[in-house]
Amino acid sequence: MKNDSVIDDPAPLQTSYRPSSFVDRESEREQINQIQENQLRNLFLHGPRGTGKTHLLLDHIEKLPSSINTCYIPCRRCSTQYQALKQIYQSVTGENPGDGHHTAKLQREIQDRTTDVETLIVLDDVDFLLSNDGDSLLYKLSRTNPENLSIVIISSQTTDLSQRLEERTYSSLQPSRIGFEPYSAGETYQVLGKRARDSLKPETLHRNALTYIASTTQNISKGLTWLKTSAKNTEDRITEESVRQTQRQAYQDYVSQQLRYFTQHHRLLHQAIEELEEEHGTPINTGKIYDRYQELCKSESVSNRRLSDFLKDLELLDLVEAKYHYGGRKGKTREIKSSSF
DNA sequence: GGTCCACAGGAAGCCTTGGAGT
DNA sequence: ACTCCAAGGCTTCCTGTGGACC
Repeated sequence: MKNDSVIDDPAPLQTSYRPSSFVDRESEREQINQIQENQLRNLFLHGPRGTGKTHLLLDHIEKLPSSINTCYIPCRRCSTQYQALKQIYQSVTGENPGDGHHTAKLQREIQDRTTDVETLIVLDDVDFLLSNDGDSLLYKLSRTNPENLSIVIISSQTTDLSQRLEERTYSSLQPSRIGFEPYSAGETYQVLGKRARDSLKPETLHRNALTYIASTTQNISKGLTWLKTSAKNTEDRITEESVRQTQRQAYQDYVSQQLRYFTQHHRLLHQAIEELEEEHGTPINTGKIYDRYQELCKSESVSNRRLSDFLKDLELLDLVEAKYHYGGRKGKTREIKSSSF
């Protein structure tokens, strides 16, 4: 790898970096403010990955008065009821409860500690929680100190929450819904351009390079990763040609970043899919993928049943696309195709 | 009409972990 | 130190699926 000579400040190219202003998200920001001002408790934000849902909400939280207690739960890391409750408990009390307690005990503690304090709980990437026992947790939270506790649910997979939750849970939550439209290529260009100006040295990025990235992906996280990978591999000027050359490596960087909190089995599973696609093209059936995973894993492999759940995780991360067949000539299977830039 | 395909995904149970009670 | 209990990770078992083919 070459040195970072075109990068002046690496921070603005990080996906976690929050810029001072947002491109074309004023109406969503306004909606969030209005809902909170009108004392409506719960909120459901949905839209594709990389459209700024999390960033906008974290920005909103930062501006809330310090009297309001906020708990941010990244559900891809806290995907079980216990893990999510543990995180909430930690935010509310400042203490780590450890493991081995009953969920009911943690719940009671949380209820006691939030009785007199306005509290906002954010469940980001809620689909990971819902694929476990999330419904039950949401139901319990929705009945915990309803006067003081608000819940914000963020999803990039679910557009209609009422279809994913039990009726009693949805009716208890009654969330106000805000949809985030995907960015256009022009808006993506603006967002990435601003980050590049804040990060790169002057005149080190060619306009065509940015146009190429923005026309290929409208997912801001992917675009930023691509820009960063290109910058790291360029000595003087990022051009369309250099961006094209780093496309593959940038995607690998993006995958590693997305899978960093998951198991080695998730990574091997993804590797198996990529290898099979390269050898045989797309789509690939799950049976072939499981066989290749076994070969890659050699020992200590998990069962196909477990792997089926891990494949679902890759779907939730938008790293693969799956077409479901519930019978028919192909049998009951999923046809898998990996997504890319 | 019966059989086959190629798993999906639910249910039950096992094992490990860690806190609480005795 | 020992036992009990709950949660989560995981495996095993099993049923269901619907169009193609005989």
